[in-house]
Amino acid sequence: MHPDVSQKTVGRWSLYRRLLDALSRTEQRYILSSDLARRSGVTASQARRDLMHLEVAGGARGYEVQALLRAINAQLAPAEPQAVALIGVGNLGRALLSYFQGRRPTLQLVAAFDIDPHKIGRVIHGCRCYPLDELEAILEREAARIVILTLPGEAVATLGPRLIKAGIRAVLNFAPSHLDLPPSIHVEDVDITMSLEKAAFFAATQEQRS
Amino acid sequence: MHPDVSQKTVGRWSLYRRLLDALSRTEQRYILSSDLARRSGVTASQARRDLMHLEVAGGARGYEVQALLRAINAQLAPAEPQAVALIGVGNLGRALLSYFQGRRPTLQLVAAFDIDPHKIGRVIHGCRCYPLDELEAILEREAARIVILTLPGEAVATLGPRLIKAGIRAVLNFAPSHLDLPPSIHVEDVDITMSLEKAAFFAATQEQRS
DNA sequence: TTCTCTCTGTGATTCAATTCACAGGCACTG
DNA sequence: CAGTGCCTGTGAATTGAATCACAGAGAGAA
Repeated sequence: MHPDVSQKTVGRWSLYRRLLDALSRTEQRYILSSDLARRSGVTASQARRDLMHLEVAGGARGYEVQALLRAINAQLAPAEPQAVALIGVGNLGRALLSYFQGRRPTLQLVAAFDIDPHKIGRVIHGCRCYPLDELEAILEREAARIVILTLPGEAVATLGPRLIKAGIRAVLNFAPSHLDLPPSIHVEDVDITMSLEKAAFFAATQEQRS
Repeated sequence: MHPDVSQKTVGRWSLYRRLLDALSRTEQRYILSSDLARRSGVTASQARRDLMHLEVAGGARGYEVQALLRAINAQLAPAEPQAVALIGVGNLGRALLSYFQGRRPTLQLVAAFDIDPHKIGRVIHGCRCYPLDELEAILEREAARIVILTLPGEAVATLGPRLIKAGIRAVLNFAPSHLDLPPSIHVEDVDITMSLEKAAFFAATQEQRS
């Protein structure tokens, strides 16, 4: 695998994949970098740079949709499905369980965790809810290396060491708290309060910058 | 207001604000840039650069917590509250309504929109649901300049022109589709599928990069 | 086949963001 | 009051990402 793809490029692969997925169900056999770019909201040369890292070559008609899709999937979707667990079955957690169920077949939500005894044992959007105490045991059993955190900010602080011990490799963190994990664990922060505040700031500012 | 604050700096102000908010309810009067930085997951010099744009000066004991908090609030929280509307009352939309209700008093969720007749008229987490047809009229009436989009990807495409006509200034877009809006409208994309795929990619990659 | 046109692939360049590194200042000490 | 040590504020240097711009290649036309 290519050693030097930037995080941003990987993110855009995901954008392209979604688009190509839709295209692959149409007649269209080829797509130009300029097209792909416009429809993803990036520039053409940026799209070409991103595609450079894949092993597909474009021709004078552009890129072959199927080939491109296969190449991106080869990067983003590993051969065997990856197990994902979710910690914190609140409103947001439940919404994400429903959102992700079946969306990406190579990413399977195998377990949810909470401390609320009322939730434990229930099956929520196809995913069983376990007590947080059993986190390590069940992550181990299900071979889950990715977790989604949807708990209140304070609750996250104590979780770091447990995630390390459980052998977690990547975290998708919706909690508004900084997680201090070694750099070998990838942390993807999704801070929706921050995003809304940014939007509000730029809405209030007269002189908009792009 | 300072003309040249980068988008990323604004985002980090939001992080700092959250932290200072918590600190302001403790004994601690001062905070060092290195502390603030470590607890927000950034470097000390970056934190100092971000604070430079505010009008507060730090001393040998660091920055005064209250003063700093006031300065950041002055930037992020305008004098009069801003009205926010949400379009798409699915699982995710409902979760966000509940998430944001009362969290930031200067950002008030004043209306939700959907096409499902069953939802229209209902009050969800304190927010009334209107038919999407009435979007422009109600945004006008409520003077909402910020919208949160939580609809399925395809549904977003047609929405662009309507948002422009309605005088929207900023969009928080959870839909996995590129919104083509003029640069005078700030678009903040939150693409959770992409985030999960990025996490999965880096989880699967042996040679982790930071 | 040859000519032309358009598109890709990619060095070189520009632009933005982060980090370095240190001068200057405040707080505490004796 | 001088001395010491740590902290901020910020030019300068560095790193990283996006853009430019053009050589080279394939497609279609005649």
